[in-house]
Amino acid sequence: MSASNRPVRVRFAPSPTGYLHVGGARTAIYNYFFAKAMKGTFYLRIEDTDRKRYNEEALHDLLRDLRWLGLQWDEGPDCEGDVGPYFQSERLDIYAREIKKLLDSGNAYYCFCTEERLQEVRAAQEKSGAVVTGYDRHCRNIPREEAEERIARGEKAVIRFKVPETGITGFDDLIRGHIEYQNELLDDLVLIKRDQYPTYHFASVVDDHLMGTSHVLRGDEWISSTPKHVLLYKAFGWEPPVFCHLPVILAAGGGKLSKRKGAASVGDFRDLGFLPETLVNFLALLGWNPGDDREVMTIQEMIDVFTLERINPKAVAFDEKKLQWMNGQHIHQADEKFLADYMVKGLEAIEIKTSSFSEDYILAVVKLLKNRAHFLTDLPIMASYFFTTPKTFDEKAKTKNWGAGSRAIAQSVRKALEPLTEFNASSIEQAFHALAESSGLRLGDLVGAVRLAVSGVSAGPGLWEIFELVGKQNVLSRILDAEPLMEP
RNA sequence: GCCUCCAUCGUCUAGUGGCCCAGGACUCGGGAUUUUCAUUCCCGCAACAGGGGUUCGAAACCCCUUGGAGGUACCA
Repeated sequence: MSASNRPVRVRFAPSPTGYLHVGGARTAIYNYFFAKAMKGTFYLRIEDTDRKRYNEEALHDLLRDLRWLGLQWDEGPDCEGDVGPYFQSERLDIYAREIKKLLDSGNAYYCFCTEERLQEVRAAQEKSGAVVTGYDRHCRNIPREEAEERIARGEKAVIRFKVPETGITGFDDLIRGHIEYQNELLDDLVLIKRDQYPTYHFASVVDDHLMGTSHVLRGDEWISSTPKHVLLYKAFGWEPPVFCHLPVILAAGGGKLSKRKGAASVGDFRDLGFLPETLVNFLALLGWNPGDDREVMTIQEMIDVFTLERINPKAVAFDEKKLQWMNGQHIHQADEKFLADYMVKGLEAIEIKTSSFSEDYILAVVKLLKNRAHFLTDLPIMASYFFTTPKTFDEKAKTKNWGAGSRAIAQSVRKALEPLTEFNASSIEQAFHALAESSGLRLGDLVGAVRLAVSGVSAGPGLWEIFELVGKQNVLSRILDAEPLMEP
């Protein structure tokens, strides 16, 4: 059975060395979408073969962020499948067994070259302007017995792959087509490091085969090492998976996306108040489209129409403006109970108590606010006056709304509202209209001063709705208390 | 340096030889609605990198140039 018609098994294989950045997240998203679209398996493999850069906290954050995005793996850490372990550091015996096959078949050899010698070789190549660079194959022909004797005597060695010196190695990339490299330009890469850990190249090939990977979807920085991987599959006599290299995500102005240029990690965006649905939607659309004009989509809607063929080969820029717009769209559609919980947590964080308010009241506040929020973090900020009397008033709004004559207006509004027995949006609106008529003032002249008095700010939901929720007693007393601050 | 990949509005994209003097979305500008701010709705600005081919016909196919990205580690 060839790789392309095997059951779909794909993986996300991060290295726990730092935070999950958006590029990695998108790779995970495409793997997840493809697995779900094809009714296949999405597994998570931790590539922790670099002991120097290994970071326990990074691993923890990685799993948390992946789950937050909703990309739950079918197999991997915390949910072992049949082909584990899922941590490469726990598979050392497997790599030892597999490297022996390559040593036995003459496809790999021990190399005793020191770091210093390698540097000298590289420097000499640079100086002479040599076309063929890389390791000079100095140890390629040391007989196996001699090498093993030297190791027995305590010499340290790495194991390198014996790459063919001539010929062409090619592969078919699913979104770029056929790609070829001259073998003479490939050097004898290291398979097993001095510390006995495998390199990425060796471990990923062995694992992808042993763990049944059908398609490798990974960043396009791997394109140039793919021919070496193909050669490795061939040396083992294994069928390579289908390769699909994803374009990079660039910063808005071009160049690498980095913390310096703004938020770059999944955790950053979560803290900023983005919904996971937004991030997944936006990242998926960065380089992929559903084939029609839809943009704001649910994860399920995207999975339903997801195909690898619609991924673009072009590198893309990360436009945060559009992300923000999209977050607003997703907040409009978000579950109100979820938004309410987020809002309540945010309010409590700034010490505004909500426990004396009913769930219905809190939900009503959310309904009023959600269409004007671009970030989840906007919610508690905009909601404070529904739960507590404003302690400060927006300075700019004060000069604009509490100028000459405002106190009289506030008083007349208060008097117009006092007799209301039903205090709801429509009765309040009627009272305002009646007051406008009797006073000869426009509605716009009537609302500014009392809006500021009741909410502390000049912008927000419709005034009638605010008043209804805040309640008659609170509205009247807030206006009364603010009157001395207004000009007569 | 060498190898590889990429190239449509500022940004994300549609486009698989005639439906394209190029469509959608974000941004930006204007307008409508309105009790404020948003939302929403209309209208508008704005692109096939350049040069050669192929073809009756090219944004689409080929070549070159230019520009961008990646690789060239005992990191992934």
